[in-house]
Amino acid sequence: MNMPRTPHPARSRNPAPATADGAPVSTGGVSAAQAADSYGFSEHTRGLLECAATLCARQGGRMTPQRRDVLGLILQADAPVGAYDLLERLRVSDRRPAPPTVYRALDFLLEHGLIHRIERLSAFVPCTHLSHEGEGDTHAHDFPASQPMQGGASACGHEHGACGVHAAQFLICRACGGVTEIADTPRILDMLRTVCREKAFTMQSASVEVEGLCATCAGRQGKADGVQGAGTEQ
Amino acid sequence: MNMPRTPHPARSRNPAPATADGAPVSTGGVSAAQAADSYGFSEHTRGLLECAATLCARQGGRMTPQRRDVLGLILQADAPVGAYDLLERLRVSDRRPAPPTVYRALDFLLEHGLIHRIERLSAFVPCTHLSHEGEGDTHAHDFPASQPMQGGASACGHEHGACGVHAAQFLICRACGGVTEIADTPRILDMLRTVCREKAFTMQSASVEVEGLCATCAGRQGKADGVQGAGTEQ
DNA sequence: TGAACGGATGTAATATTATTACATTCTTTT
DNA sequence: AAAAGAATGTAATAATATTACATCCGTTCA
Repeated sequence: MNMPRTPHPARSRNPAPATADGAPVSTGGVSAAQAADSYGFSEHTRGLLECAATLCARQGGRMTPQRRDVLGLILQADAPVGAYDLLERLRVSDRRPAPPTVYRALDFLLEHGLIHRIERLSAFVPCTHLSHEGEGDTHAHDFPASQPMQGGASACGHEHGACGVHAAQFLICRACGGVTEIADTPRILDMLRTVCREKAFTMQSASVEVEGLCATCAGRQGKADGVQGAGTEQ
Repeated sequence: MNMPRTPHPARSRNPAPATADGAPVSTGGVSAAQAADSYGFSEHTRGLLECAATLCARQGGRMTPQRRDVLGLILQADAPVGAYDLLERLRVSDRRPAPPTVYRALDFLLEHGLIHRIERLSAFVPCTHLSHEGEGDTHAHDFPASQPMQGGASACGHEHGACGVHAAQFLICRACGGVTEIADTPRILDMLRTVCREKAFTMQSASVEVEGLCATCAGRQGKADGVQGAGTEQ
């Protein structure tokens, strides 16, 4: 499982990747989508944020500064992030958001298929689909605005759209905390669709979460049982 | 979402199915497995509890009164039960358990494959496997004591044993709150096994949770949009 | 027998995650 | 410019879960 995303659920690491300059720019008058940020987002992240704003707009949603900041922090993190970690990381430059602020942003991002919630961790990760669109063609899903797709899933089993099914599969390592999204195949989702059809159940969202040991940690445990360490899954 | 009455996750319904007689019998001197209960468990439930005690014993676990009571309440409920609901229902006849009591019992039952936790509801349901053993052959899994099975899954994809993989699939209706365990096929679990093998991931537990509308509620929504009601799923 | 041990339970306090309710502000529409 | 609707701010609280430590109880074994 090659995952760029590293160790333990980033619950409380990285004090806050804030810029030296403390200007509260993200609340400025500029369009939310391209507003400057106080969080030192990488160029790559900013690119994905642009892409996300476009996707939102097509669905009739607004990528406001709050939502942008939250999504940016999730994209930037190297592990699943909890709501209260986001809250802490948002505490920069005179802003002190309260829980509802973050939860509202998270709800929006979930509804628009930009992030996933990992139930077993009560934490959030970006939808890989966004990254895939970020690299290369920015408009892979060229469905018309306000006409979200129904049913026809992309190869990775995701759909960006408030009305579509948003599903994801994760492998969660208990030793290192690494999380891998299985997005390279529609096999699992297809099977779920079949089962639901058999049961006349209308699927709206689905999650598959497998907990266990990634290749690396399983190896370690084999050698020295009980030894668990930090490290990237796989 | 307006969901007026009943079959919601049984979070706070059924005040407490206690017997008229308030004797704290379950703490008596008799063996935990066949101790009398203060909760008015049905004969069927008591049968399943017996069966569960046997399974536990084989795995070197002890079915204590606490654990028995918690499992009984979960078996008896007609919907997923939350930890704090269990806590309330246990508040009968002079006993006032605290959260750790319930969580410890739940952990035990989870480890021994007697119940499942539905992540999206933070609630617990019995493992259908237990019921299946309850009807008919009580000893379907005749693996030797202290020799839990590894890998070879039963048809429903479950394994009763602290060392085996315990996996389950659920359909959760957002309208009526009904939950259906898909246990009639190993298809999904088999596929997960395959994926994990490909990724060299050691699966220890897995959950599949699909949220949407059950057949009944989907029909209702079709007729009168927005109308969602009580009713058991399926 | 009884001391030692380990598993199980009791208890208080607290941590973590999430929501409700309502006031305010901002954006878009009219 | 007023109205409507979406988004945010704020305080309080609900719901879920864990930690830490004391006690009890059954088993083992000296």
